[in-house]
Amino acid sequence: MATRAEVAKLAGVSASTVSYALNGDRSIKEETRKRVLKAVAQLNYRPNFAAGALAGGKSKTLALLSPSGEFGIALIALEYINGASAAARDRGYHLVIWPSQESELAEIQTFAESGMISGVILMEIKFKDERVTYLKKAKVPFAMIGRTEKPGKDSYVDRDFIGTTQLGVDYLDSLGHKKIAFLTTERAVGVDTRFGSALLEAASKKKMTARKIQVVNEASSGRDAFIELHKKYPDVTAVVSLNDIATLGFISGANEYGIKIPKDLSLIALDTPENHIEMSWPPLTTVNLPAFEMGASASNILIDQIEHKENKQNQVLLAGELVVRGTTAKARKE
Amino acid sequence: MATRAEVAKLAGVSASTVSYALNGDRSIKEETRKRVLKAVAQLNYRPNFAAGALAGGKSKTLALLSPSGEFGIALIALEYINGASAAARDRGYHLVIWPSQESELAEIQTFAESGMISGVILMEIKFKDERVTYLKKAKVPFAMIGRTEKPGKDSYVDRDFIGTTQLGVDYLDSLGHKKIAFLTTERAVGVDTRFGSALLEAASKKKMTARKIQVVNEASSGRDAFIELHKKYPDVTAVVSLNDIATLGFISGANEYGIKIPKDLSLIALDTPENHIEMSWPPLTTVNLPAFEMGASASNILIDQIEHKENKQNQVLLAGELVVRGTTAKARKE
DNA sequence: ACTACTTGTCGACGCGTGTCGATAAAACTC
DNA sequence: GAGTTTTATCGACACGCGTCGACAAGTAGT
Repeated sequence: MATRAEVAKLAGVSASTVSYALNGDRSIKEETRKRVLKAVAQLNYRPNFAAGALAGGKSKTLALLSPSGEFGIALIALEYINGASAAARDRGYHLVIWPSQESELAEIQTFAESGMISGVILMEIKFKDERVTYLKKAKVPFAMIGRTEKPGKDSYVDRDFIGTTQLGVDYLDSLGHKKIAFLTTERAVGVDTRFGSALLEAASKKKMTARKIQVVNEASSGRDAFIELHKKYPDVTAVVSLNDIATLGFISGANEYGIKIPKDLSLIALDTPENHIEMSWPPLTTVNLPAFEMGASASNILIDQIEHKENKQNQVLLAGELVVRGTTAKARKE
Repeated sequence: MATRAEVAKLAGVSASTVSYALNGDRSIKEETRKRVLKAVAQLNYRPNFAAGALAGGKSKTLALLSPSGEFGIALIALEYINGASAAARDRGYHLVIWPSQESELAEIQTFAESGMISGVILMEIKFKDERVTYLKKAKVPFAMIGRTEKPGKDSYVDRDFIGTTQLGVDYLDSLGHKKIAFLTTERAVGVDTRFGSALLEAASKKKMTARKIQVVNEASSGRDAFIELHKKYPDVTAVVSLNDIATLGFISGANEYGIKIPKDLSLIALDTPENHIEMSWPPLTTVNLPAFEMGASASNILIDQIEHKENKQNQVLLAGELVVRGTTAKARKE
């Protein structure tokens, strides 16, 4: 592997000039820079990570706290990770994965102080999240995928709840549905809370009635939810699900009771990762979740922060797209 | 953060002695080592990653090539990753994630040569895998989760196909099933091929007849498989599925046709990650997949290899456990 | 008692980079 | 045109650790 010295020799400049030409911290004559870049390309030179970290105190390494998977988030986490990792690499950073145990927060600080880690990406954010509190106190740069209840100026990427919900509700409206229900989880993570209120808002704009059915993150609960719907609200013609796992159980329930989806009942799943779609029959109509992009965006925001590009936007909302598949149809006539 | 020099001072020894005391490359008086370790603990000293990598040419960083997810493997990949990462951390290594594009193989070599990466973990291994060929030629240490057709002396962790299959088949036998079918995917990865032959073997030992039904990795295909089974082999009383996604479709199909699982038909899924189980109703009887352990084992094997502990075992097979849930029952009487 | 090893420790150097201060040349200022 | 600032470049050093060679003290062999 070529070193800086070799590049310098080939370009006929000093080693430090190569540094400045590449990092742009001092003014360099344009022609010199070109010569350097050419030498870099010729030798296929890449700055050595370790040396850079040692000399500059910048590890160019991000840590992503990998979730335990308790909320079924594992199913989509890989997309986040892939996105975050790809973006990090594009900007010359590494992404390391840490299976997160709450107990290890202190260790993160140690790593950050020793320069081993430049910043942290968090996912599965709770409304009140002690990790966030801790990282702020420890002055470790971080970015969230999701957000706390009051994120203030903290960096985050989150789903655009309002946009996503509107896409779904408007589509149901266009099919003539006026009585809908939605499946939601009450969990501390806050996702469903935000979705829930966005949905009520969107529905009332379209003058729909919207029933709420509580589920937990299990297929069996989705099945129970179907039964509840069937008994209590037989006039509902469309269901919006905010929970992927329960969605699958809901479909099983409908099958069991002989209710045909989408002829008798439409179903639209918000915010569902691509992977899930192939898991159900009929294939789900969804507003999908741009997980890869969210991960990438988190990396970029975090790196901006680390590099003190504070002018850049550090709070991003992303909405997916409506993808019509097999679980939606025109509202049945009573 | 404390440095080696500070530890040396506190312990009243030279800096190099601290190094040797910690790494054990030279003989050190036991009492001295104790003093050093005490100082290390007192100062909460951790060797600086970057400096170590620079000086020793050892980055203590593993790269895991993250799969694209085309085979639905994304669903369990996170478990592998968490396991690999946890084990790596226990041994003082980092695990970085690389979303893998085939085109980037050359880059891996560059990184390895520059000492940035000490080794690579591969998953989603194909029978003939060009990545393996490449890494061997490039002399980059690697370990596979899965294995090629002829792994030779290459390091790998894989599922114990024979053990896993036997657990499943024996259990069905104990419930009185004699006519079974199995759902399998013919894909280049080789997993199903190995499972398939293990299954035929296990079934013939128990004097069962075993029908094979081909599926692809989609729910709809599982549904089609049910229909095929229903029409062609109505006397089958139990089904073994080797494909998680198709399993879910299969259940939908049964629901649709009014066949009750497990009363009319038993279903057992081999090698299914925990995450999946909550996604179906009734809950699946499975032989589960020890994904976390497999990931951890891959890291350990790879690190052994990097550190030239060549006496250690570098090929490991792991079987899951039979977990009886809601999809198996005694064979129906004809 | 002399050599020949072994054990335990130390000092010195190098890994490849980021960055500071110095310097020479060029560009302004009045 | 003397003084001042700006631009472009260079040399030197530090970052924290791994490791080699040196050396003193101890042990074994004759």
